[in-house]
Amino acid sequence: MRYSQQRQIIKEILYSTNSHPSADWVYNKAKKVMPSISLGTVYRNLRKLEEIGSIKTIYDGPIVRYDWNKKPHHHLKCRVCEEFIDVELPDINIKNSVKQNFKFVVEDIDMIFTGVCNKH
Amino acid sequence: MRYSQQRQIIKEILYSTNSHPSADWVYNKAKKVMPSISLGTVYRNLRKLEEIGSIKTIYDGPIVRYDWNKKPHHHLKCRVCEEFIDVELPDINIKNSVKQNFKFVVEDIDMIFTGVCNKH
DNA sequence: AATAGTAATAGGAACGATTACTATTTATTG
DNA sequence: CAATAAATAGTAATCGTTCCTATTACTATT
Repeated sequence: MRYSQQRQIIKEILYSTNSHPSADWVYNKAKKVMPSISLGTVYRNLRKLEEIGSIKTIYDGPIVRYDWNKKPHHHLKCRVCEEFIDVELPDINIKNSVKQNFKFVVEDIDMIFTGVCNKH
Repeated sequence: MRYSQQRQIIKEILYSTNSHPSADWVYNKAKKVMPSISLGTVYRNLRKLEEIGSIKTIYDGPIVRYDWNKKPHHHLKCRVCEEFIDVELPDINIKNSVKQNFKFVVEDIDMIFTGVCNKH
């Protein structure tokens, strides 16, 4: 994959935030650095960055968000401040439990905990 | 809410399957019973059925699915046959763990386990 | 059974997020 | 520095979903 300034900017924007932004948010941030950047370029590069494993796509209900954190982790979603917080939880037990009870080999676990965070 | 034949049909279709169908799937099924039914009616009634608590909306990545199973439960998603299977797991421990470690009061947990089911 | 009132519908337009298309630009390589 | 092909900007198209409005059909009352 050939270098592009646009992709570099997009990657830096993502890596500079913990807010799990949407494509549109990234687009608006990117425009401040490079006003000529197009929305299509943002989408194309987010897809490419995901393909090469630089970022992860997360689905928060119907909303698509992007995350630079590649370590296995889950998310807390505060219903008051809408914040989306990373958490690392050991889930070996769940994997084994599912395997034993349902004969289902778990490869990936996606968890979103909705509730109220410690600020409220 | 006033009775409507359309909503009744939609509800019966949902309650007759374990496949967690999409709105479009429901629409196509409904058309076989009532060819004049419109897609807008399907969406409106799925929303209403959710509002009154008759069904639940689940988000499988970017795909919106509907589920008649109102008991708290999670989902196994087989990557081979694409099947979407209900599982009931006790998650009191996770709730407590999250509360203690992150001071986050969990109200709802959404889990999707991706992997391979017992048919493969 | 006929009527009035109003909730629900069909069909199509509108919308927002994402993807596809294409002429032009730009990174890379000899 | 010229040739090549990948990436871009800008725009059109697509997809799922919601909105709008004239018409239809439930329901309560007579």
